[in-house]
Amino acid sequence: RDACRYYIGWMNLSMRTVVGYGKLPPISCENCLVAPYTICHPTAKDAPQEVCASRREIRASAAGRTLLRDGEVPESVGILFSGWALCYKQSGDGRRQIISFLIPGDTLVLESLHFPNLSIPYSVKALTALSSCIFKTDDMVALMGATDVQRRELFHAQHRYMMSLHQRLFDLGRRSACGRLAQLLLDIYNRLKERDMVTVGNSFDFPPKQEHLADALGLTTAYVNRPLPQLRRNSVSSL
Amino acid sequence: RDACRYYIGWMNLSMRTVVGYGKLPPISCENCLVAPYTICHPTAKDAPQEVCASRREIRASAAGRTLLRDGEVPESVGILFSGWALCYKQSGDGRRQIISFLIPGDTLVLESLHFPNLSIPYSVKALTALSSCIFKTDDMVALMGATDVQRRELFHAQHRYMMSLHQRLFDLGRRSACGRLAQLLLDIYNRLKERDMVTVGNSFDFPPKQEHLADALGLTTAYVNRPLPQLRRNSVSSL
DNA sequence: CGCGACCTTGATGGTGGTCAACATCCGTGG
DNA sequence: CCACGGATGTTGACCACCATCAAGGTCGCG
Repeated sequence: RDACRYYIGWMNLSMRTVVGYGKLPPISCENCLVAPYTICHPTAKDAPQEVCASRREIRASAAGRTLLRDGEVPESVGILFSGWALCYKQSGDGRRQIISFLIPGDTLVLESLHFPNLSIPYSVKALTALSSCIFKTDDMVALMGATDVQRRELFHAQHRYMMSLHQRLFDLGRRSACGRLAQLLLDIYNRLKERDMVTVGNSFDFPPKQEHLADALGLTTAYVNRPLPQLRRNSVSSL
Repeated sequence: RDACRYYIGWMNLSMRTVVGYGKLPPISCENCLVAPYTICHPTAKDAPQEVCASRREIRASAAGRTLLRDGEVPESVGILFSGWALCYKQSGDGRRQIISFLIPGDTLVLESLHFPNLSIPYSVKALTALSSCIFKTDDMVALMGATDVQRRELFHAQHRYMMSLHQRLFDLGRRSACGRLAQLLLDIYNRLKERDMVTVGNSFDFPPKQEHLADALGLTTAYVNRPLPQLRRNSVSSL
């Protein structure tokens, strides 16, 4: 039962599919454990009832379901409560590039808050079973503009996303397989850590399959394994 | 004198450094040939004097000069009038990834209009001698918000940039050297064409060196040459 | 027990990296 | 006008990294 478990440096990722994925959020945002890590945490803290009030739906999606298709104009915004999702682009012949992994607390889709009526540049699909709180885009935009702290929070979130996009461009262009893998794992680790989803021993659930890692890193499934032993042993220089 | 001239498919790029780079824009936006292709073209068309009025400076920069450094907060916005610039990220050990090439009419830097007080995620440097119209960021933001068409134009420009970033992510991760090269050249061709910078015979000036192409495509200088003959011959399938 | 999903590992080959030699172009200065 | 030197483009030889294919292993599940 300890297989499918990686010890990479000091990280300890469990690749089991955990039963908890997809469990539903509470009715009230007041007690929501994820709320402090979402885009609307300032409002959720000061006036949680406002957030709940504009929520339209609590939606559960099965693993593998496509939530948004490249080029569509999303008509609603979701806040991921439980489970993972992934953003990707796919070409006609099946090649897929994963842009980013979304974890609980992330917004689905951040772009639509800035470009409410424009198409999104990637598809979104549920990696595991997941649940999310759904808002009408306009309502969420209004919520975001209501207070100064909230507006600033949105800006910073969008800015962080921009930074990470440019970083990923650098990684894909100028890093070896090993470096890209380390970078991706570290990034996910940090984001999970921020959200209290890393338990003692630096261990955390990690639902992506090697197939997903490969598509995120611009590699092939089989090759993802090669750099792993090296990473497992110790920290590596010149990634 | 026809060397340093590529015929790639139907494209005809001249890699000479052209003397015209860096020539200064007119004092009045009314007669500016580039204005129709800039971010502020709606205002420049309806009320050109407003644009000129808020311009602070006409600035010329020598080739190779660094205009903005990764992580800085830009205090002004420029509209590129003549010459090329490039946006890139660089790591401590010298590896460089070019994010995008900026051509006349492009905004320098588009991000700062959306995140006026936040740092930019890349450095910007003059690829050729160049000249640009400089505005205080706040003034430009105000100009952008003045009319509906202008606001929409800004949104669409930012949206286009987002789309192209995601596209480049896919290209770097999932395309061969040949495909990436073709994609980049086509992209530049289209942008130049839009701006009337392609003359008869599909020929245009192309100041980037192979070094720049390599850094943009995630390749090495020497290897950029390999796919060229293949592209020259004809259009290629399965890029 | 058997099956399917996934991870692991080996063998082999191609794409692209690295290094070096050479060609070409262009500006500079004699 | 020519000689020289530096920057850049071109090409070859060789090798490393990663892709591809295939076989086998492990785990969870019915």
